[in-house]
Amino acid sequence: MSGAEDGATPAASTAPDDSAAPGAPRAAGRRRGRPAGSGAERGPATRERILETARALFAERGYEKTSVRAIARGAEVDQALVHHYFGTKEGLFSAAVAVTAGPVAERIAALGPLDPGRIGEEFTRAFLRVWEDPATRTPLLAVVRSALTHETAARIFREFIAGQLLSRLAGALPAEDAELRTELAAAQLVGTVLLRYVLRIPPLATTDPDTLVRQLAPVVQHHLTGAPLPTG
Amino acid sequence: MSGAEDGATPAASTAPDDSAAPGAPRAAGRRRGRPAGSGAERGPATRERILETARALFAERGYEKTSVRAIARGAEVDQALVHHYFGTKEGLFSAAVAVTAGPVAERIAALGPLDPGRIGEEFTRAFLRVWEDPATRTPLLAVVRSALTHETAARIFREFIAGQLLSRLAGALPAEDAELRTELAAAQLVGTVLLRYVLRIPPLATTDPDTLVRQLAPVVQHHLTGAPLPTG
DNA sequence: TCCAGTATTCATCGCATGATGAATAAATCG
DNA sequence: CGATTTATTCATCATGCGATGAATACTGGA
Repeated sequence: MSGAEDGATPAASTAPDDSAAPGAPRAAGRRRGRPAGSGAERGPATRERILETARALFAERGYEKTSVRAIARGAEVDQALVHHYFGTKEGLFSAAVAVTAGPVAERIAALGPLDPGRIGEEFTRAFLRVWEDPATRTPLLAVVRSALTHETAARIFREFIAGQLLSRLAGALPAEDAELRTELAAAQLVGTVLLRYVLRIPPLATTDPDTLVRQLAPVVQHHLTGAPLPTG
Repeated sequence: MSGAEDGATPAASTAPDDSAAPGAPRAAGRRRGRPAGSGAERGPATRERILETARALFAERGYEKTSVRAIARGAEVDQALVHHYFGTKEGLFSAAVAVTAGPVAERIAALGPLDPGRIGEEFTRAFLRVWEDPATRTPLLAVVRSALTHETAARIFREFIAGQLLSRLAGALPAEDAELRTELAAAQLVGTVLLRYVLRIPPLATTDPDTLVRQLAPVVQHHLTGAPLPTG
């Protein structure tokens, strides 16, 4: 609720949480049993729809405020089907954000040999690109929104910072306090993400990505390598 | 759970959530009715205990995961007493974190005439001081922990950034994009707080404040005024 | 001394939630 | 064809939650 525009995720276009006519059947009036034409390639459609809805809702409201029922409603299936596929709410969350770790880590790995002179800009740009792309933003938002209160989300977050950033970036840097510097750079970027994508506070929330990179890259570079910043 | 060391808040020393013997009375076996000796100065003691417990639990688990019942248990009172004093859970939260806005704003106001040449260091130092002091940290943590999922907390957070920082700091700066610069500086500090005090990821979480100020102040200064950073 | 106010517990309601087990219908495989 | 597996809904449970209203016991003022 209260959110401005909504992402680009098809199902659950803001608020599948309405009361759904008491006494009425759970799902969208569909008949019991396996539906006709659910074989082979059309198979994972429903499951995928549930995952997508879950991602959207977790991203919008965070773990605790998102109910399994709301997800089922948004995906237009019975609540029991969600449990059938994913076991527990926790399992659903893990499955929904599992898509996060892989692609993000890949994009970081794809940065290449990490030229120390341009590492600030390269990393800042790669970071913002994942957040600007709605497909990757949604699961990331789900993790971040939940990270302060839900242990699994917090773990994913921590492992990303510690595992991916600190080990990979700091490993490529010479200085003795490389880990601290890396984490301070991460703090700048995480803080930016928080104000821009999660809390959406203008003007940060409405600044174009290129401007952002221009402002942030030198700072990240400074944190990582101790390089001085240009005047202006 | 999972937390490392715990704050300095007296009541509710991690986990008042145990099952409390089924069938047993709600509060700590106290007798019904007004207790003897609850007049004048001893008056606000219970109420204050509830608030303190609430702060501690909200700070530790966030709004949604903290139940009124757990707070009552931690403060060793009946749940109904909490409602008696604060009406709703929402009201309790507001009362618990009301202590935040005032002191923080005062400390920012107390920064004085804001010498543009030292604004980065002064502000960074003031910011960290509030977070290092356990008395002010607890309610701040309660707000931040809840800010991503709870509307009231988000509002407080937003109003702090927009109302206090952007209007006051940006107002003292000349540049045209002063608001964006201020928000980027805020992003650096907020991100630091998140990794250090909320998620507690080392080495940031264990670095001494002076070192932090040394690393952060020039960056904040750069964001705010465009000043170049020293080599190193 | 009575009475209003206040601090406190007890008992209970209604609701939403996560989860489970059984029923049903189609797909798939032998 | 018949058996098994898979996709789906229905009905239901137990739990924990926020909230309310009444009962009780003390304080303080008229």
